[in-house]
Amino acid sequence: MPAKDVITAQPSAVPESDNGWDSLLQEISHRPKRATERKQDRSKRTEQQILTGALRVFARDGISRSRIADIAAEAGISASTLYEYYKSKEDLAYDLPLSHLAEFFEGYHVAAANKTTRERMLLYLVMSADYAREHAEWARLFYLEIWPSVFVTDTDLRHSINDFTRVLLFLVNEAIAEGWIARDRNIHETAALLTGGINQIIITWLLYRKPRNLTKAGTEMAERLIAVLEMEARAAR
Amino acid sequence: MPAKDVITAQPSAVPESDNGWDSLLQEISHRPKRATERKQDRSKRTEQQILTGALRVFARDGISRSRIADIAAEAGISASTLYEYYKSKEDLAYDLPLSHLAEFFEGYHVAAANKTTRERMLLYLVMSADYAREHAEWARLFYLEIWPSVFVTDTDLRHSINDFTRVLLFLVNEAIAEGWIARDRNIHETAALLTGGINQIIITWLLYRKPRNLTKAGTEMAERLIAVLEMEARAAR
DNA sequence: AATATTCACGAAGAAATTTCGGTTTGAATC
DNA sequence: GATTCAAACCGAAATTTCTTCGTGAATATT
Repeated sequence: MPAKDVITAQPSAVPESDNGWDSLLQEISHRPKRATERKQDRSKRTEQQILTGALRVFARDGISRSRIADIAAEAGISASTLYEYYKSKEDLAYDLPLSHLAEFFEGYHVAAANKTTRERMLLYLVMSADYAREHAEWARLFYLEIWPSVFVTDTDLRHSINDFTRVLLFLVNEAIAEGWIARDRNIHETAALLTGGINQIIITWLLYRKPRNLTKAGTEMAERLIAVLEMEARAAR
Repeated sequence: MPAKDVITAQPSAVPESDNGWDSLLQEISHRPKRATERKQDRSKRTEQQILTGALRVFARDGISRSRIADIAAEAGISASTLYEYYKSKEDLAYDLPLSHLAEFFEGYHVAAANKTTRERMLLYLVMSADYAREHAEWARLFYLEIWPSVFVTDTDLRHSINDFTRVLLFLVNEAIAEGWIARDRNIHETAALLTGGINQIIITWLLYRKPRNLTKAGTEMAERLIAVLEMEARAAR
């Protein structure tokens, strides 16, 4: 196992120039949310009511079983009015996760400032699990229906989903440069290991409410994942 | 980190009595497939045609977008006839994966005979990925639509899905007894790590056809996962 | 206050699922 | 091989849900 220039490694230093980090997070958390801009105040309220109602109904019944009529009722409007806002049920379902995702990335960007790469990676995984716990309805929709959907293509949403991996890939690359993740392993595989591990915990919690304490379980898994990658790197030297 | 009786560990021995292994696999691969038993030969053929047609249509359009009429046409029958076999579209969608799952478990049971626990675990992960590659339509339906579905509850299918984890848990317990997985880690967490890692690879392949060679990627990931667990165990000694 | 624009809704239309009654087909029995 | 009966099948109608459209009400603008 070759280890050419581990000499330049700086395991626990805060990246100086943040080469690309801020611009990446910037780009990701400012993806266009919605093209349409509502004119009247009433309308903005309605828009919000639709989003809230839809989230509840979708999370409860699943996208496929949810009825437009139910969502409209929940939002306190008529079914036909909903079509002034979204051109179809699917359109609504796929738009819903976006605002939350942006919020997550923004929160993460702030929380990750002035941290080492390792801390950032840990925080990313932990915050993912914790955000799912705090926004269980959203998480149910996102992790169980949207993420795996083959049909979310060429949209802002697919970009946002890919962003999740992009951040992780960035951190993996940094970690390799710093020398605490083995460079002889495929970076996508490493990212898949991290994403897979944490998502599995989240999904199991969403489906069965087990383990009870998602935050604790997520933290444990995150720490374990990173520890394991560090071991690999040490072994590869 | 305590390591009480690692003395009795037998890292690479074939389990003698197979305490529970065979009966577990036996049970899992013989879950009741269908309650209804068709009387006529013609009917059995039709049943098969429905399953084949449905798989193709579901994999292409997704459950929600698929139309009964299309499936019926694909199967060469009228839409109303389909209701003699399944009481709804959902019912059909959720019944589809069962036969394949049983087939997978049977194949695995045979392939895993006379192997060490470590080999069995590796084989399980590798075969999962490979089965998905060989049965891509089925895998698309299973991993992207059925598995994450909250609504598969209290059915044979939910049992079968849980079986996937049960096998893994069994192997993890064996490995702990043999001493090559750390006993101070939560077994469910360890299973989640394994499942999550391999599933992430499969899902990414299903969504993006990347990495190109799923068998190779699955094998690499499986080997890495197990190697990493072994490292953990060594470190815990 | 008059006017224009945005927003909301009920009713009608469209599309898909599901049920029903009657006909055809297959297999067992004589 | 004819008879009989249940199983399998289908077309048409009913039902459910999604979506469009025309019109009127609410809001903002002048």
